Amino acid sequence: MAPGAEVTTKKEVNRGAWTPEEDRKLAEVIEVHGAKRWKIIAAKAGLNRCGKSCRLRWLNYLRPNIKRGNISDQEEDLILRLHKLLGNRWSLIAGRLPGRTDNEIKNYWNSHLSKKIKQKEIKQHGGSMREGSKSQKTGQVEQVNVEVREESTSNNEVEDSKVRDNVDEFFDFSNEDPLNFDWVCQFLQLDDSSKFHSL
DNA sequence: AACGACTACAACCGCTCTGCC
DNA sequence: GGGCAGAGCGGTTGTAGTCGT
Repeated sequence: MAPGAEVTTKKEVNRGAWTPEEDRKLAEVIEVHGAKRWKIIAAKAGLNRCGKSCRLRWLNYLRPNIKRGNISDQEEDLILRLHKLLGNRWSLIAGRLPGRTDNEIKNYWNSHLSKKIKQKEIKQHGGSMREGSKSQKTGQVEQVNVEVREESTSNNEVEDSKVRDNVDEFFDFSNEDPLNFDWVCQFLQLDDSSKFHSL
């Protein structure tokens, strides 16, 4: 069913693509009231949208300093490495890519990088995947997650929790300048032997 | 030109987490 | 401690655009 064309209900809310007019109204209200209490923002903006939808629109498209499109090689490499480390924790990954949103990275992963990895695996396994994917939809991603889990669970559960704590600690960057790229350069230098480097 | 298949991505949904009363 | 509302997250869907036939 096309968005906006759904069966009329008593309390119908707008769905589907945002119009420039809606964007403008939302930005104006957020400028005045701040980016919180989304239900109230939606009401004040006079938008027939739910708060959730307003929040998503702001975070992914209207927020200042958002980069759109053109993910660089460096960023792509970074996403691959971080995904290997973290799995599908898109918000954490996005937090390490200034101007990028979790939604954008997730989409980029699903449409570009998961394919690259799949192709690479096909090359490595001579075109035959030993383990059939349990999930048709998330097969590729799951395969990589298994690798991550296997690496970090090599000892025992205590060690595993340590690893997880360290990862969380590593990704606690609340005190850092989000636009600082120095750590990226350091991170990229850490693992020159990364198997994804040649992708 | 027409049509179907494929791709990319914006947006929604359902669930969990967190803070407040 | 329990219930509630708001916020956040990851998974999934819908559709416009592109490409191949």
